[in-house]
Amino acid sequence: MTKTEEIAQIREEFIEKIGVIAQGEGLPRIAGRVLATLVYDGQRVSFGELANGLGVSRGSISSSVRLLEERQIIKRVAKAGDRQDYFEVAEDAFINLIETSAVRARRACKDIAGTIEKLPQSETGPHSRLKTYANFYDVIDAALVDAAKQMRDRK
Amino acid sequence: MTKTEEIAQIREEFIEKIGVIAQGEGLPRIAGRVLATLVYDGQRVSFGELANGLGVSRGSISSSVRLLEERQIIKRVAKAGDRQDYFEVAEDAFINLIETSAVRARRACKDIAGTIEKLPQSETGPHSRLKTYANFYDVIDAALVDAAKQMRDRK
DNA sequence: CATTTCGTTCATTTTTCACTGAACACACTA
DNA sequence: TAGTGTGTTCAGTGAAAAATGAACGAAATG
Repeated sequence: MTKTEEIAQIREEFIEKIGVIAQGEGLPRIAGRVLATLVYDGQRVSFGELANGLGVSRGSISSSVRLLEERQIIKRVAKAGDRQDYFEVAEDAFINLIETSAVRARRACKDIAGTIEKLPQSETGPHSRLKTYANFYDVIDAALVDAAKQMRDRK
Repeated sequence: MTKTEEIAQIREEFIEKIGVIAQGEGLPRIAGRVLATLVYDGQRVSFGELANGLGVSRGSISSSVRLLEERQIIKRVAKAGDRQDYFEVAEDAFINLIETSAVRARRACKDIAGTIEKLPQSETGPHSRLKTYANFYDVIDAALVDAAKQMRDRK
């Protein structure tokens, strides 16, 4: 195996690996592989290259990049003299990745708070236990916000 | 609607709500509902009560409680004079909940580190970008560990 | 204008995974 | 010992999500 082939295989493994990790985080596997491709390559990659390179339909690429764009994890860019869309990792990709998780924790916290409010004063037991539960999500939220801040400072 | 009925409904809504939240975190919905039941009730609940109360098969309860036990989120306890298994929220439930997420982030970080190691020295671009990526998971890991510590201190 | 190239959409297929429920092992009980 | 209650296992089911690919509209090209 030539050195070039070897590197290509390492790249491939990395992309697949991130695909699996993404799946574990509730993202479609292809979205993870798209992100991994962009991270690894470090420069704009065309729509067609993504479809061919990952061996998936253009429809799949379309929906994956839409998801990643919405979350501001990747961005669509142009290339002079090429009609194709190109993509690259967004500026604050990792920060936004964390932010998404933080938002979810915040939402869970609010959800529980909503139940607590509805609860009659008499229900002291459930009240205090749900409070602990809500606090749990609040702590996670704060930790993630802090993590995002750290990522931001690191730049 | 009587006050008792009203409270029962709030309890029900809470349990369903947590089921959905759990789903969003990659847990089976029933597991979330089991946990919510134990949190709300605040005392040991029997295997049969869980199955009847949630309206699901005993097989589902069995696998859900196994999952939650493995992660030390709930624990199985006995009740004198009753052959049934009882369950209650584990001591460090929330801490262990966070710990599970931290472990996943740690694993992702190690995974990427594995790829970095395989990468030839020549590949400076991918090397530095993967490093940033690995660092991202490392920051999350640290933030979650910190959150766990906070939960611990709060006791 | 006709043709080609794009990316999106959406009906359909595929896959995945929670959940079911029957069969089972085990332990009490009468 | 037969009978009952209890939890686990696992093959099968069903529903939700992911992925496909054909059809389509838009835009560039000749």
